[in-house]
Amino acid sequence: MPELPEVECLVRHLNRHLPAEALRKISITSPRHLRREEGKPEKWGSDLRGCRLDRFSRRGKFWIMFWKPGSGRGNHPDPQPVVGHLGMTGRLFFHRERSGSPTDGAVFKHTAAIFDFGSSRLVFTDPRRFGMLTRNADVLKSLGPDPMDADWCSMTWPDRITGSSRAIKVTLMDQSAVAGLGNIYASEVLHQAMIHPAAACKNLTPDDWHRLHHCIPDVIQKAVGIGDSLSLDFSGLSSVDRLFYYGTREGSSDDGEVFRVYDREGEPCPRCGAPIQRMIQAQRSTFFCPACQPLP
DNA sequence: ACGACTGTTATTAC
DNA sequence: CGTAATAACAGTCG
Ligand SMILES: [Zn+2]
Repeated sequence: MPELPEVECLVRHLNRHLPAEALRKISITSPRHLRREEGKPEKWGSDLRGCRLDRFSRRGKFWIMFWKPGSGRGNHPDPQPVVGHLGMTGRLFFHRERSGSPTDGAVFKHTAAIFDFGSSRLVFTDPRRFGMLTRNADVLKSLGPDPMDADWCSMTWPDRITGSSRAIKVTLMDQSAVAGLGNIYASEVLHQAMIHPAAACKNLTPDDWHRLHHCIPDVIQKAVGIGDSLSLDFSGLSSVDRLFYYGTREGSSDDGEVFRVYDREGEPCPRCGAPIQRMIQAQRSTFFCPACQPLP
């Protein structure tokens, strides 16, 4: 589940393990992931070879790499961005060769791209192939405000959102409305804000919008804090996956983190005890408490 | 074995 | 324009 919190924790982790070496080679093993790219895949190698990976950043669910030219004073004086998205099942991790270790010379399944630094590789795997990779940073332009940005506080809900006939849960998952919320955290936010997921946006009160504005970063930042405190497996290779689904029961028993409503159909609401209900909205499961999330 | 279900989002149709 | 359905995939689980 790469929603905003997982991507944020991933980016923080990767920034702690940046390779000092320059890029030797890029292998684009899934051309499909470049479907939002304009240039040819071959150009990636010529433009980025010899560059150093300066840092990772994030916007919504997108992660962004910045590449600095190597000593050779290349054609690109400014850091070049490479933007990626993990889709549903994408993973991104550094793999270091260690002779004698079980993963020495490992070949990974479902790779989308591999960045080779010599003594380590940055591996992007994605079985379902919903993810993407591009040097076209314009893909970020359609994103709405990010709940972890400093300017979130000054954001006001635009008329096209407050006047919309869509259900609020569907709108919260619209990346042009809010960048970073996905199917899990949309349900979690609405439970905390005590708003029915099927409520039409245009029927929400100013106080509803105010609570949403407050609850979205609250839920997100708590999740980031928890994810950052765990020792996570970013590769998804171990049996217990500690990044994706770090909020569910597995791996949470001793960490105290659990989603309050997501995937909890029939269980008592942690706030009022009523059974959590499941419904389908926009072909996705929604979980909510019918007692403390009333329709307006 | 089979069908339900899964963390997303372009694209298409109205 | 805004809204909704669908397709693009491969895996897991009961
Ligand atoms: Zn409740």
